Amino acid sequence: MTTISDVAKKAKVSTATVSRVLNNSDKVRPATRDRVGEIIKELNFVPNVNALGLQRKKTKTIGLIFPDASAYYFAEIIQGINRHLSQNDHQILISSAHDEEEEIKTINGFVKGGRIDGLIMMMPSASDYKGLMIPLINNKIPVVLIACEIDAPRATTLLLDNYNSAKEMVHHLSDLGHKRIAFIHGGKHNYDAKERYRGYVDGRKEFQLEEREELEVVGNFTEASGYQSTITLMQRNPRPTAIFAANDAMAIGAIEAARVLKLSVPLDLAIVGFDDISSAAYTDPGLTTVHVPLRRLGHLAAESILKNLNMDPSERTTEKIIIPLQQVIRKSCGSKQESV
Amino acid sequence: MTTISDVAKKAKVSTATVSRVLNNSDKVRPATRDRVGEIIKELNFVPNVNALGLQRKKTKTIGLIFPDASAYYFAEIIQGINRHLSQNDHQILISSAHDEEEEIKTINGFVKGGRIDGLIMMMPSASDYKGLMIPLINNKIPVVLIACEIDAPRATTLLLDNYNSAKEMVHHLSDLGHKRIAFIHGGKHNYDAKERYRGYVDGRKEFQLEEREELEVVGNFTEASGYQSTITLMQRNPRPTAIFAANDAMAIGAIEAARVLKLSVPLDLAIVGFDDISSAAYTDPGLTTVHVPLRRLGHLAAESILKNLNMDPSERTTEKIIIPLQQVIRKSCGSKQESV
DNA sequence: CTGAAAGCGCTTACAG
DNA sequence: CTGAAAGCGCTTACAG
Repeated sequence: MTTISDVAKKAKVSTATVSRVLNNSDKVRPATRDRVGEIIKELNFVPNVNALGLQRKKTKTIGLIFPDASAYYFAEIIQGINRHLSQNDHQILISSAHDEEEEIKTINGFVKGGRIDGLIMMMPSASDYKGLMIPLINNKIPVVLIACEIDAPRATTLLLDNYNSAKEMVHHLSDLGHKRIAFIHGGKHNYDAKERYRGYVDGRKEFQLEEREELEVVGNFTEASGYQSTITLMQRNPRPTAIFAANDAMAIGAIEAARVLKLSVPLDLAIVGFDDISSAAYTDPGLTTVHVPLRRLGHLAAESILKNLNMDPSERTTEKIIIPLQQVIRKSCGSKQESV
Repeated sequence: MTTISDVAKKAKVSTATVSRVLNNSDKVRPATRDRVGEIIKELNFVPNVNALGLQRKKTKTIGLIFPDASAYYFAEIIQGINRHLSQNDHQILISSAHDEEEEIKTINGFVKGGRIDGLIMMMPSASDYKGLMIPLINNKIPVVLIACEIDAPRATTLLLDNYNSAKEMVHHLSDLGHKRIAFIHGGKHNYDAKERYRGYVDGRKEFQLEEREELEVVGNFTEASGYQSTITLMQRNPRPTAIFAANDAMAIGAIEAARVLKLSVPLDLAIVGFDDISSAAYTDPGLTTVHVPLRRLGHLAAESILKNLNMDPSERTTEKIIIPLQQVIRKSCGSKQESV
């Protein structure tokens, strides 16, 4: 490994000077700057990041915590984050933990170990994050929370407008004449799922639809659970005329279940989802859903982190950004006009 | 930030002693070990990773390079890698670059900057990686290559048995009576796609099927391209009786195209894919495909890295591991018996 | 068993 | 404009 003193020796200057040209300091004579620059090139010298980190207390790396599940969902977000961050010369250190306790330990290690400059957290099933936020706040590194509601002072929280979009979906179904709309929940602990459910509940109230408990069933965001939930729902009495699945994967399972039950979608049963994953356009019938701009979400997270990185901790504000979502009308809801 | 000397001061010992208890050195008296341990706990002390890295020349982080595309595919692999690595106290630094040149620069920075201890690369469209491998070999960090064939001495290469599985799929279709099997290619530069194509070509030769060029069309691994490719194929004369798509997303697009063309799958047209993504079981009809164990792939990559990390560079061997794949028979091929 | 000291590879105030 | 020196937070041979 070539070090700064190798360069210094070869260029017959001090390491301080090499350091200065490395950092584009203006107080270095052009002639020596060029000479040293040559040697740096020649030796293919890259400064040691650990030494830099130790000195500057900045590592140019952002920690990224994400849950173990829903790989697809998070992958897209990560790509969005990564693209923006790497353009700005920052790296991503990822970690995916199973439970909260492990998560707290990881974060604590990252932050107190000086491994990261900022943190982006996606943990939709967060519960009590007081204990989690404390080390972060104390250490004053910027934090972005994606899809979880935690009281986090001076952090940026990025939220999808699940609630209004879900309500709007109920509205749409109601407009199509449905009175008995079932909901397949994504999981009691998932933030997005809970918000979508809340929108559903308020929507059916607002549009004066049936409100019985038999219209609700809990899945876990997988196709299999959507399938099973639909079988269950259709055995109940009275049957729903429409099913609103909290995500597309479950909606896909629901469509398959309808097929097995010999029900026509949307004639016998309307089915709608949420997320607009790439195959939603290729189900039969095409799935009516809500588009979630995952990469953009990632991009926004990266932007926020970068902005706060260059800010004095005392100047950082508590931001909550709610991203409006677009309904995508296809055939599975029975609507005449498609939006795509 | 609390440092080792804060601990030392409070425990009334030298930093050397604190360091020793931190590293479980045996030459420290139990009494002092316990006392220092208490203080460490009390102060919630975590050693600074940059200082550690500078000293030990180990960062306990593994670099992970992956392409910009196919988020789903890679996300699962990453989860597999991460699970195993994090259990062994290692982190993952990710980077996804757009072109090779950028990739080489990134890798060079990671390695020469002392940022990583090992590297896992997924770049299915790698071409010439001589220039890329050189800094790695010189720096003697272990390397795992996933799904790309590069001549990389002392590296571990993890490959899917695309070739044989594709051939087997052709065999299966041939057994079902198909003579004219079309292939939707995944992209000229993608390793997996090329291997699957090779298996297809050799398979149709081996089973004496039609070999005309009109049976081939190039997609790009998306549903949309599978859809479009199928429309194209079915306009040709003579039409294929079966379509083998190089991945499931394209097969899903193909099924949709068949539907639009009012063709029954599998009666008028058999369709098979590759990957066995989670929704493949929920297409109509269920998609016959080849299961790719993504998490296992990730796990194997992590294992290899970890093994080589603890090995003298001179002892490292060049390994090529080919993972056999399992065919998954569902309805879309027209077979009577399903395997799942 | 424990401490003083040197060193890992950088940066930066200080002096010149 | 440039260099000597101290320091970032650790580890580890060396001496005791």
